[in-house]
Amino acid sequence: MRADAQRNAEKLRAAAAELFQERGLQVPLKEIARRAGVSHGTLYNLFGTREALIDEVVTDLAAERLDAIAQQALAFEDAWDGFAYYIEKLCELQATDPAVADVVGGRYPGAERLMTVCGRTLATVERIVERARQAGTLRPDFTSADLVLILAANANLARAAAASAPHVWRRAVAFQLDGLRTEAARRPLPVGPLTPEQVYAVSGSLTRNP
Amino acid sequence: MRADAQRNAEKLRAAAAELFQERGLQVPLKEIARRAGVSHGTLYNLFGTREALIDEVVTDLAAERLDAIAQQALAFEDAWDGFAYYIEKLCELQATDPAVADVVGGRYPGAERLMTVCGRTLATVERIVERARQAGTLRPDFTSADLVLILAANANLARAAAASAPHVWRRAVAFQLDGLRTEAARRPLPVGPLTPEQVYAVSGSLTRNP
DNA sequence: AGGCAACTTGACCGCAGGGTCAACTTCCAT
DNA sequence: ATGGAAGTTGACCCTGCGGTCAAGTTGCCT
Repeated sequence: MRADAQRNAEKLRAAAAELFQERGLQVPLKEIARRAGVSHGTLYNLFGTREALIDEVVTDLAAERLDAIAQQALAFEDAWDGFAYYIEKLCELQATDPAVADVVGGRYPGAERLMTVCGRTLATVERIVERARQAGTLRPDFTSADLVLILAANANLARAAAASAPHVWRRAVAFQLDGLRTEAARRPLPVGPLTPEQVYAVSGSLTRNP
Repeated sequence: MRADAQRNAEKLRAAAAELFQERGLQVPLKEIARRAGVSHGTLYNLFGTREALIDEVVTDLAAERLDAIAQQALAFEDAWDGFAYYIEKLCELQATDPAVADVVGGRYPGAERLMTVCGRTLATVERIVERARQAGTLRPDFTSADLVLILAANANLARAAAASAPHVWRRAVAFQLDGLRTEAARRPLPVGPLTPEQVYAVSGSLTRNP
């Protein structure tokens, strides 16, 4: 790869990182090229697809954030505290970091590195949930698949309230967590948990893609 | 108004009602015209704006649905049961009726009749919530303004899961309701309720408009 | 029946986004 | 220093949306 192409790729990566974090992963590619100061043709030439660019620019960032909160959650002595911490932090990411929110709430099958990060995260979620359930504080009918229900809820509230009430998602999360303790469980849930395939399908359209 | 215009208006109203209920209020106007079998120019000629069409076609439908569940909710002996019924039915509407979902989750300032329906509904919500809170079953820190938090949550889950798990919203609502009982309340909520202005702003962008 | 107002039509405009490619420019190995 | 490969550019195409309007058609009153 020639030196000037290398430089352009770097400029594009930088611009993409900025815009992805400011406005989410669906930001127009031409706008990224504009901010980088190159033609959009060059962007297509160097990266080919949006997903390839995402994979290069967003993966490490998302992995860092997601792994960090997962580790901290598991470090709590109290299993419930760890669980609640994890939920809150994940929701905070959704509210404050459009790029990570889209990683969590979208599907980018072409971004291979990103997909492995998602897989790793799912496994950790399972551990956090299982630990809290076994401790007896998390209601036993809550599955790790139910996490996407919370994320679906929060994604929309965070988006809808971003301009007018940027912190109100915390209130909603508090309500939700109160409903997840063992003592809060009243009667059998009306429907069973999502299957892994359903989790995949639903979590792939949490943030608006169409 | 000439007879043929009258007929066309009727065809357009019918097509609009169908498409609004199938696909929501943002369905392309040209598609409505196509289904009605007239030129889109005629649609613009007869109705002028999307909101005018909505006002004529959707208002009565939405009013009927919303008033019905509100009345039934207030008819429950038990205040909590009425409240829970209302939440569930509202969420069911969001999940099954795209048109009503968009009425609840959007803003159509040009649709005057529709606006009065919304105002009336808000007042009834207040009564349902107040009744359940005074009965002592609904946690006292829950405000009628918090209803939009639930609706925001459900709007997105219903949309995201519509294809793959069309009933899972019931599970999420069950979790949420369990968190709203007085006994579930653990500690002060991290942020206060939305102001009326914030409710207006947030509830205006529950469903995707941009 | 005729004529005019009312109505309809579809081509057309503007916008925004994704994506392609021939012609031009720049780098760098020889 | 120079020629050819590598890279860049921006005009161009396509799609789909909202919206307008001159020209043509139709209903209805006289």
